[in-house]
Amino acid sequence: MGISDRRERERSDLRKRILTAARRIVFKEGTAALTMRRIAEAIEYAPATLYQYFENREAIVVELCLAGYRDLASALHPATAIVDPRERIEALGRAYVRFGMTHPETYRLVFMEDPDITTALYAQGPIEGPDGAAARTFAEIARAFAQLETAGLLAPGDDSACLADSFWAAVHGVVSLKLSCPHFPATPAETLAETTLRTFFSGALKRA
Amino acid sequence: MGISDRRERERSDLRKRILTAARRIVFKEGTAALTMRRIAEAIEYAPATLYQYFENREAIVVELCLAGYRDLASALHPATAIVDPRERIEALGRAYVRFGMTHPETYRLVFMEDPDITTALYAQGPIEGPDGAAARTFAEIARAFAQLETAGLLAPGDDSACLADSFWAAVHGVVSLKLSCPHFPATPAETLAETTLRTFFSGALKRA
DNA sequence: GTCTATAGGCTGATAGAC
DNA sequence: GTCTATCAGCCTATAGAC
Repeated sequence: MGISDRRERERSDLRKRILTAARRIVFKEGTAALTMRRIAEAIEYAPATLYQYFENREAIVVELCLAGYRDLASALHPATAIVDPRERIEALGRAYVRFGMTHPETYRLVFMEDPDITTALYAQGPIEGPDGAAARTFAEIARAFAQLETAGLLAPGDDSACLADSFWAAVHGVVSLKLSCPHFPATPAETLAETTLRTFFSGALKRA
Repeated sequence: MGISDRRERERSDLRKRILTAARRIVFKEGTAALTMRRIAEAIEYAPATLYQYFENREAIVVELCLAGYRDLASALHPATAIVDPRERIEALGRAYVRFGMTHPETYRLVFMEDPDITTALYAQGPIEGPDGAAARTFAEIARAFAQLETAGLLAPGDDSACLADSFWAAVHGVVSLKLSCPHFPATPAETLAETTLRTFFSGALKRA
């Protein structure tokens, strides 16, 4: 505890304020509205100051992206406690869709923006690492399907990893379609999600 | 090279040439790269000239969007000839995913951009009208599901319109996830699509 | 560390000459 | 109809004063 500690504390304090301001802008107006000037204005500093804390705009975007993953992971977390794997998967799916619909701009940033962002994140490492929030989230879905497989409940010939990816694609489809083409599928997001969950496990056709 | 050279060449239907140039830019570099200057440069006219043919940039984007819908409709068209409704749906799904994966920027423009674009299209009318290419395409999917329903093949309690929307969301999910997060789901797009089709009709679980 | 000032770029759109 | 020239605005990023 000393002067240098305090200095560091204050320093990381401003860093956090920058990120908080950036988050708020993205949350309300989307990533396109995120400019260095806007952030600076929000925290009442000169734009040049931001460059003391972040190398450039992209570094801030990447940080926000990671935060978005963490938020998503938090939103899904309660569902991970469910014991029955199928019920767990359904709860994860519902939570996923709910998160996307209630945090549209965050969802856009993380999953619907330029692939370059995802690539940059990838290069950075932690997202893939064992502690990456994103990795943990998807691992959770994969784990549930693997459990179904272990229990011998999957249809013959189905690979649990492939099913998990397909499931993710399906719920992502519900969210992203509704976010980009809000009035297009007449069916509301929740109904869409429920139908997706049901057909995923039971199929759309009558049992033979 | 340049304006004076152009004068020697024939000029007819400049409007079409503008759109063609714009299409090419979007196709190769995405909608963000579409600027009035770039288009003007491509057709070797001054930027100001474009405003004689289009009110503003958005008018061009809307036009490109409509063209994208038409392209998609063409890509799906062969599948509409298939008699068996379930097979038709599967073929439509495969063609849809293939179109998205082979025309990523067109797909992005039409289905993953700002909702405002879709809204603008909506306001314009023809997309919804009985002759709109988009409307026809989705009507095709809905028709196939309605046929399944009429034939009494749907699981009890399922609504064909809702299933059609859900199916669309699922294939859209495959395309959009792969376009935005290319390395994320390890499963390749085609496998993802096949799994989606299979689970959609049969469910992921073993038959009881 | 924070500022002012600015370089150097891009954008959509328009006025007015020809 | 097409041009040139330009407005008015935005952006990222940096140099250098304090």
